[in-house]
Amino acid sequence: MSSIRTIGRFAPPDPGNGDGDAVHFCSTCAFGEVCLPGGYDKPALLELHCLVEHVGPFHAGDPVFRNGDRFESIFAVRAGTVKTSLVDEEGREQVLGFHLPGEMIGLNAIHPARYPCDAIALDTVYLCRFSFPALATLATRMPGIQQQLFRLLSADIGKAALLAGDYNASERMAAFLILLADRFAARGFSPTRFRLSMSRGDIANHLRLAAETVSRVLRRFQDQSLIRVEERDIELLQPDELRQTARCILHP
Amino acid sequence: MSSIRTIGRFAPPDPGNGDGDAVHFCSTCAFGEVCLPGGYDKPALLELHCLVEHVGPFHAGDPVFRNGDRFESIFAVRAGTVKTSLVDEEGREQVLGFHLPGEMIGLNAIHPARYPCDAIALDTVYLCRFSFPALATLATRMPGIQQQLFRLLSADIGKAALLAGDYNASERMAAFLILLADRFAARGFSPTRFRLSMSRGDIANHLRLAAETVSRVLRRFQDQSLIRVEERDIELLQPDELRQTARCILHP
DNA sequence: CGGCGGCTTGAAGGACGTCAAGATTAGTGG
DNA sequence: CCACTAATCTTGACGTCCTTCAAGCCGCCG
Repeated sequence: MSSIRTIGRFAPPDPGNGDGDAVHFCSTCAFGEVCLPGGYDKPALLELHCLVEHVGPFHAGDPVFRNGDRFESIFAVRAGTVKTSLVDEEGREQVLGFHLPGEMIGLNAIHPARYPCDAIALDTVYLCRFSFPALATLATRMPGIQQQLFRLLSADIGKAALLAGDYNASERMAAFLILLADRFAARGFSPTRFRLSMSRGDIANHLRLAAETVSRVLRRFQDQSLIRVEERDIELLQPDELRQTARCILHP
Repeated sequence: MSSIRTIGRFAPPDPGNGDGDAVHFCSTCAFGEVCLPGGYDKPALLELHCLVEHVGPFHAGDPVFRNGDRFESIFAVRAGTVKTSLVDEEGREQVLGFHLPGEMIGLNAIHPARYPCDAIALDTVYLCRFSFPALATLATRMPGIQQQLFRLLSADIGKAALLAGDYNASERMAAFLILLADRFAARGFSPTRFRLSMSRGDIANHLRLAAETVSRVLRRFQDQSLIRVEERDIELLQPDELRQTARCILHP
């Protein structure tokens, strides 16, 4: 049996200087539609590009922002994975979500004017930082940017509710894998082979399960030849079957 | 023992013609800050008021919009309660939330451009209807409206996640009651005595519990003198104690 | 090498769901 | 005003899925 350890890892080209690959990253980004030339006049586009600041690298465990920090910016993930979570007064963590390249974080901070959660890098992370006041001002002049902001905000509503239903462990786990696969696919990565950048504990927490249950479900899926697991590398052998298991979570 | 059946019912003044009470309703509305004169020049305010359309009454069971309907407007509840829910392919309902006077519905429809859920009146409901294209256009000229839209959208993100954690039935129920009380208080209603406009089944569904469990928890709360229940009328006898029970849901 | 965190596996216990029956209310029409 | 039915709610008994607890394994890093 061949190992799958050497596949499925998307080794991100170092986006440190962020020049040569700017277009590549923007094309997979939630803001790509407005960042990339698409009907906008050059001066307006320049303004947008001016207020984008490339930040990083963050390393595993580094905070991007902390619960309670004053809100100033929203971020787009350029490379790596960011975990958002809350820690209650008793110190128990609650994982709200994982954010892949092209996805935004910080949108839920506009209203309280403070970040309402922690954002922690799970691996090596590069971000685009958008000053929100500047973005909002620009949005009054560029309807396309306003539209995109409305869309991004609207799309985030209820995203967390997907996993909130009273589903069993298999349905949750299947939905988690399929949602990940779809998000990878949307960004041009392989939807059938990928590497989980988060620990079993984080997955379990996010799905409101015990880490032991995650282990057991993954093993059951593997015994049913639905997936192949090797450490954090995942291969979806029968994605349609998984999708079927998760349909009650995914379809509504 | 005296009955509490005659108290706590907020009989809404008929807002049918919506003229004399306009200011009263707007002052409790999520859009009140921008609808009511507050630093805006008169012409701009007139434009906003022009695109607001008063609709209703809806009666219990009437749909405001249906899952899949083309998105055109967002709504503010003026009176009554609206339930938003999803029905999956097997016909099982999933209650997403309840919307009280002053709260908005339809914000999660901007992105898909279709309403992603059903909105059903639970009692006699009056709404303010805002054409979203018109509102977005106006927002490019009135930064205050844009800001308020951003805030409303942002505030809705993760609102559903509150009840998504792995909390037990008592914590969920306590949080539900306290959140309701706080929302009533914010609109000027009594936070300790109110009437549940939704059925036990809807509450249970929303909290991901069985209806029987809701009954049992309410009875336990009553036996502990935390609340007094008579049918759908609720009196919070020890709100602080309830808040304590729900703190892990409310506080983070 | 040894310690440590992450992961897996097994066994026991509990919280909630399901099923079933009865109670209470609301709605309807005579 | 009063039957009558349907719907909602309550209460009890039992079963189940998942958590908890415990132990062992593996890979990583000092």
